[in-house]
Amino acid sequence: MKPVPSSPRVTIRDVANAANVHVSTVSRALDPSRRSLISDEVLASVEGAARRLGYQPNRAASALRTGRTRTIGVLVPDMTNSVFPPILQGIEASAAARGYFVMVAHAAEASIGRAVVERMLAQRVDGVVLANATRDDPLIPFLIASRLPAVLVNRADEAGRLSAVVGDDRLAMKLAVDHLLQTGHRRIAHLAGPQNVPTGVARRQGFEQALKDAKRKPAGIAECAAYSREAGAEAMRVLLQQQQRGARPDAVVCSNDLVALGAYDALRAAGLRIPDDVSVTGHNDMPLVDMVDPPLTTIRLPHREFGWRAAEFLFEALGGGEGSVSTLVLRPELVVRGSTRGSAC
Amino acid sequence: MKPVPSSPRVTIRDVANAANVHVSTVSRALDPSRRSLISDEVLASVEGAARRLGYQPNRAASALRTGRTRTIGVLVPDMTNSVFPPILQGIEASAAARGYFVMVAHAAEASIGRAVVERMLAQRVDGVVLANATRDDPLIPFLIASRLPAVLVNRADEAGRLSAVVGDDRLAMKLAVDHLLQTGHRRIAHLAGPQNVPTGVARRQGFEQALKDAKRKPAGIAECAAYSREAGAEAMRVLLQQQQRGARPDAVVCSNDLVALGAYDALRAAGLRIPDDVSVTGHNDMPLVDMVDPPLTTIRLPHREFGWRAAEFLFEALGGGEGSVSTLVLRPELVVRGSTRGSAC
DNA sequence: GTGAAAGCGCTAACAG
DNA sequence: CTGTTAGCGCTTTCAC
Repeated sequence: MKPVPSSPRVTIRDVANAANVHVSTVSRALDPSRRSLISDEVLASVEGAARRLGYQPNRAASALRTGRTRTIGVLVPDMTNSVFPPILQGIEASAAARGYFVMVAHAAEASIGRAVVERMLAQRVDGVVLANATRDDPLIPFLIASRLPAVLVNRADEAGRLSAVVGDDRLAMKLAVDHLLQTGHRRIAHLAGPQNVPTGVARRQGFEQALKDAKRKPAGIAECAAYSREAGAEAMRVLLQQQQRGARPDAVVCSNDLVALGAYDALRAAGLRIPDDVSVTGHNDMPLVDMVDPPLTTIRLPHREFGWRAAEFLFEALGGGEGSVSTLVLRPELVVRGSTRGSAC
Repeated sequence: MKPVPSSPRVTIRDVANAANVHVSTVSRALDPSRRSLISDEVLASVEGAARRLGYQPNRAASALRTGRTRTIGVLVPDMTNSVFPPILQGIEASAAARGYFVMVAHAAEASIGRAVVERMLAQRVDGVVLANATRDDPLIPFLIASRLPAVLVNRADEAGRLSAVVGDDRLAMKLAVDHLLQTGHRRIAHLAGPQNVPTGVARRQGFEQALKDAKRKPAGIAECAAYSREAGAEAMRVLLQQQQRGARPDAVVCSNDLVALGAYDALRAAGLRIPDDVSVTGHNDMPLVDMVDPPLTTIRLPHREFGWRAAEFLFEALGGGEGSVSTLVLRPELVVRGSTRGSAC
């Protein structure tokens, strides 16, 4: 009958006994929002007793009673992708400031994501931040149906069903393209990200629009199978093969830093120099891309801010706020380094 | 009296009604370790009802009853330091496989760590993994006193009070030093990590021992204020200043990749070439150090394995295992690249 | 301003 | 094998 106590912890009842009051009084005294109902003397004695005994309210009990665990879930596809750690940091900072905890789970594939969300539902997280939504992610209707408050980060929901925090992909591409045009590049190609993720599509469209604005045509577009170095190298090879002799691009705008570094590999293998023969730009400004050879010109985004803004959206929703569904678009910044010709001079 | 249900969820009682059995029967049927006590017919009907209703056991209730939340905490100093994401990934993979969740919290300073652990205690995590212990970390006695199962990762407890998973820092330094000696380096210096963290001390000792084994003396040792690029650059400058004219080191073994990259900066600023004038080695094999100029010779560690081994230690302890306190030392591997002379040829 | 009492959803002893 | 029963520690009506 008696459950094994994980350790003999002090409960609200112990505090009540020590302070010679009823447990409900202790409960009130220790809740900032109801503290005012308590007389000063009683308040002081309860607080004293609590401190003296080292009382820590049992959140599991409070969760059972109130239905809120003060915990939010975060789904990331891959922590070793360097955009996610700062996002997580931002989310966690925001959560910690409110006394919430963050449960992180990896969900590389959508199929796993479903199972993870189900476990999170069982764990009764108060909400989730999804950092890995694909286009038309089946997780989104599932989250909505289960009425679990959710916010997307880094990838928007095109159908506008959930709030999201994202970078301005079109502007990012325009910054890159305009920089290349201004530095005399004329044959600009694009290594697009996977077209099943929103950023892959948006950046590609941004690239095409930026060239159209300048009344030019792309010198080629190749789609990467993933946001990875290998996929970038492969796509670059495809592009080089398509554009034999003379028609070779003099610049390639990459959808992502890893893709750009893959392009480095393929260009080198083809005997081409960067930026003398071909300029390259990336996207994300990952750590150390300023130390590669040549230092990568890229787009910087405030990833940490992505995280805490997303968490703020979520907490707004948790606070019962109407919190209309909204997408926050954060501004990218071009960081010019040595991988684009005409800029190092 | 009635708590607001976060949403009108289906409880074990609903399943019991649907299957025409008692709740305790449902509880048993749904627990793998007690399923065997149930007849096949009843089992089938309970499982059918549970599936049909979309039943998810409320972990908060189970946590209150059993005292176990199926949740472990992880404290990291800084997720943007690239050693931690793979460690977290390893921990999370191990936890997920057991149906546990991972709460991540950042605790850059020990003072914050204390507060975080107190919140985790309130949240009733079943155990914690500390990825940020300093030497004589006050958190360690605190964890022991609070009887919260804990395991260290990446940094050992020199007093041997808690289990830990670490790399073999002495061997790592020996691999680096021996490689340099074999490739003809004679004046080998060390940029040591901060001496208040265990790895800083161990790597420094390993460096000194490796040279002693070869009957040589260090060409200089400078301590970095932190494991950062700036601190590495600063320490390198100090080293260069100490060893003016002729006595300059021909190789510098760095306690960490970031420190090594800082050394790159300072060496370049001093007009020295890598590796022609000075060879440099790092430690950790961070992403992209193979792409910097020149590619960094460094020590690779199985960080993901650090994580899941640490988690395994923790789950062993949670399983009530005697789990004697033990330190698992994982083997480092030298990765030779272009930053060490004589190796590229 | 404080106490009494009920119950969140689950598990575990005990009885049959 | 299954049902009964008693709480885990907290919050929240309802009284006074």
